Amino acid sequence: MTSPLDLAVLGLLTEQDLHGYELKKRLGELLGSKVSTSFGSLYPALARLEKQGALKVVEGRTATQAPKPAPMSGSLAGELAAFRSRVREAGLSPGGRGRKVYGITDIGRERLVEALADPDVGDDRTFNLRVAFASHLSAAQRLDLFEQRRAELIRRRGEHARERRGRGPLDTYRRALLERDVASIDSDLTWLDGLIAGERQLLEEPR
Amino acid sequence: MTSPLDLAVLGLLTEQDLHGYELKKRLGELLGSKVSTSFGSLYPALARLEKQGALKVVEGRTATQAPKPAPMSGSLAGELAAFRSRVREAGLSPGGRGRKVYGITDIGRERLVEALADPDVGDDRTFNLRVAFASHLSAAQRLDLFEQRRAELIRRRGEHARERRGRGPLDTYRRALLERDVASIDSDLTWLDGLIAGERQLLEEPR
DNA sequence: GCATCCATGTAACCAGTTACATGATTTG
DNA sequence: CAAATCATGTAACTGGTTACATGGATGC
Repeated sequence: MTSPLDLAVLGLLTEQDLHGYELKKRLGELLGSKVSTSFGSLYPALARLEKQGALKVVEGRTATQAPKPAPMSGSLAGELAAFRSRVREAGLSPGGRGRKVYGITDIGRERLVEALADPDVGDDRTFNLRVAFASHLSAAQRLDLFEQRRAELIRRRGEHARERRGRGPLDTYRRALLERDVASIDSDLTWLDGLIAGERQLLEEPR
Repeated sequence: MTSPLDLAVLGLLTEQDLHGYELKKRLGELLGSKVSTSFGSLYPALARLEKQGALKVVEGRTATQAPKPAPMSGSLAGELAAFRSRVREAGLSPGGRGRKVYGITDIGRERLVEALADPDVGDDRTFNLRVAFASHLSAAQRLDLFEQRRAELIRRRGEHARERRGRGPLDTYRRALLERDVASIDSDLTWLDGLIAGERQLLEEPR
């Protein structure tokens, strides 16, 4: 229901109010330069989330003060000056044609936790995002998340093993690929076990 | 230019003639149950590749013997029987409403090697596919492929390192994520070095 | 004063998925 | 004979990218 992009936006905005352009940069850092989102999907996503009440505009041009769709009336310069003063009033030092700083709402916070804890498997990217924002969950919820992931990885590992003794002996490169996959899954499992142990400890002695 | 799906199809059909349904199963094994393609993209891709001359129908219903778009004329049963006999003539034991077995053409083989050796970086999935079909390349081409990949991984590793000392100290989970990423890249590099060493050996003593 | 970065947004396009339509073969 | 599986295809929808349009601020 909640797309990875929405999840990332909600997560980042829970930590700090940001405008779209900055958000995109953070997204790039969070997910690596690959899979970084383009403006063409980010801005519509922000608009959608705002309409749903998960975000609100905190600073800069607000929805009701949107720039005119260009009526091209006489007092163009006058209107522009008024707009600029409005922007300046809003507390913007520098910045483009009125930047919109978004903040999260209570609804947004709910959506985030819901999406983070949601047991629908989702892809690897989604799992990474969930870990990135895991601090917004309870230790019990995190434990759940990690153990689900663990089960998923075990499942995949079995799939690979079954594949090896599939139809006939494998090509050198195909075998190399398969071995790397298994090794990578095993390393992920070890990593996960560390996280799981950490959460268990938190649960046993919350101090 | 050549999509990952095209690449996979060309690769599999170089090794063996297959029909769409079977191809999908192989694709699933090759790429893991995740990212397995749906029929809705496979069949159009096959049609496209056939039109481009990279594939040809080897068995079963041919393009000129396509089923009628339903003229609903009188002798329906007769036509159906004729169609079935045509199918049977083509050497099909069992199978659905005339399955189309595809084979690769010389053009297709060219396309494959071109796509495999093409130095455009492409995503991880594409790299995996290139390795899976690496046996269709020369040792020198493979070496090239692996070393390009190596450079790309080194670049990513640097990105991650730079990120760690970005804005302020990291959240526990974000740090765990980052460490896992670096560990996984390092392990991939070791793996790659093994492949690279193998190719170098082939080049030195081709026997 | 020109290039470059900041900043937001829209529109056209594209690749993929899901759902639908169709029908044959096999198996319990 | 019903259900599952094999087999091919189309159509509608979806989520994303690229390209475009716009314009302020900064630095050389």
